[in-house]
Amino acid sequence: MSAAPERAGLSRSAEDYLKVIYELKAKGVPAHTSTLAAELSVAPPSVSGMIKRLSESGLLEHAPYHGVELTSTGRHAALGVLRRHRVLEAYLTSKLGYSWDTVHEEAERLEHAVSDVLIERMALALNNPRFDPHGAPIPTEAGDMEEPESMPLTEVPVGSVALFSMVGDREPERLRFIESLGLRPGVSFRVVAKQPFRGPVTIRIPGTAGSSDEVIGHELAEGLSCTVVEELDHA
Amino acid sequence: MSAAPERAGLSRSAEDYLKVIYELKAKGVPAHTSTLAAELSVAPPSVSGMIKRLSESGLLEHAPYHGVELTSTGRHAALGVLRRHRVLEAYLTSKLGYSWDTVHEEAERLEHAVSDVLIERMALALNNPRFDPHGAPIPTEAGDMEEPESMPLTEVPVGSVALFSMVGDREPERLRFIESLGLRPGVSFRVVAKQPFRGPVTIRIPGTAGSSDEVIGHELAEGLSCTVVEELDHA
DNA sequence: TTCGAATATTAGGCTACTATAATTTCTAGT
DNA sequence: ACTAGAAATTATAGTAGCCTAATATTCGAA
Repeated sequence: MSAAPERAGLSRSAEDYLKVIYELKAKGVPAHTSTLAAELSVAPPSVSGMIKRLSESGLLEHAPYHGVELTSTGRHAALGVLRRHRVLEAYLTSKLGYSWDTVHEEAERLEHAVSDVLIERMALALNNPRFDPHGAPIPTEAGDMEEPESMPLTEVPVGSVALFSMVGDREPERLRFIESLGLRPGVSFRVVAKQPFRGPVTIRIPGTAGSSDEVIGHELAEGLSCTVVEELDHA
Repeated sequence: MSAAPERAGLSRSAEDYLKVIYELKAKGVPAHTSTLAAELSVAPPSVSGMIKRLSESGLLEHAPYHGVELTSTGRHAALGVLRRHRVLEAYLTSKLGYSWDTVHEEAERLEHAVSDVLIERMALALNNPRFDPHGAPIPTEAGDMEEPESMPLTEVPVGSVALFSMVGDREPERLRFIESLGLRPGVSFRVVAKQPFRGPVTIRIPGTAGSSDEVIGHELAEGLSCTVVEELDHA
């Protein structure tokens, strides 16, 4: 009747902290107490407390009054959580009819309860997928992750052709809107215009019957990771 | 980043208590503090404490110094946990290659983390199964459960033909042994002998090439639920 | 270069759950 | 009916996680 998975003594909370710290680092954002507090929806003193426990367990280094760094143990644990989360998202989407805007929440809870055995079986059933439904790379069982070369849509030069590669998975509303524009990971498009002063970006998505132009606000565009396929418009 | 499923404020512990209380009742065993403590592997005072919290939440009635009864709310919650557990067992066994002796442990953890939406999708993918891999009936979404008429193997009269209907799912070793005898839920057999003084029971399982006789110790036989199909030997 | 705002930490409390030790209540056997 | 032993409870304490309020530190701007 044990409530915790077999993974050595990491609470759900601890796993969430490690995961968020890893994700911030991956985005190049320093993991400050206040950032973590905002990201995890807890008060800053709660973060200080957890940081203390996690450093004492050797999962991260803490320079008081200056953020934290994951140790290699901590990074390994974080990648484990990330793998579980992303394999779950892939499995639930492909085998149980979840849509990409609702799957995050379910995975968020299950990632702490599934065993590694189950995750490997799900991965196998999907033929070891390399990306989750939002285009995020899935760490391997060994704990390696290939971060694909990408940049925010706002930085793709006008005229280039790019692939939509990834989007954050946390906001269902945002995901539904992106989908309504015809964007899903893997879709390619050409940037046809970009307004200055944080203005909207216009992209052209080739479709079966002609192509459609979509205008995307700057803030939304910043959150869309793209991989440039064709450097410039050779027209 | 919420750690709990949407189900109203029941902790994993609380769900475990309710489930065990329900299961004891179903077996006709009164839910005394010490019984619960043993079943849940916690100390008796921990049970007293949880009983207090659960009664205050209206999930059970407590007559101090005399066990507990589930209220209808409590029973409904318990049946929910049981449905989640058993649907999970059925799904993991049929879709992800779990064996019936290892699936319990995984379901035990996931039952507290899965949403009802996911459970319904799993159930649908299996065509709404009515029994789990151990032969236990799965409560419906509405919270009804048909307890099939059954009795322990030790009480099936000699000469009768019966169906092996159910076995507890908690002990992998026991399950593997039972399987090695050729017994799985749904298998039929005839009781050919029963020794007195808590002696072994001998059953004959018809097979493709003749039939095999298996001798089963009394204690093991007590844990095997059977449904009598043919009252007596009409030979 | 110092000072004030922003940020982080400590101090102190709360809840849920666990435990052990001490006490109370029940019940069965005489 | 009494009493010993079993069973349940209360008393007390610890851990993890959360909180708010108070304090400490840092850093940028005047």
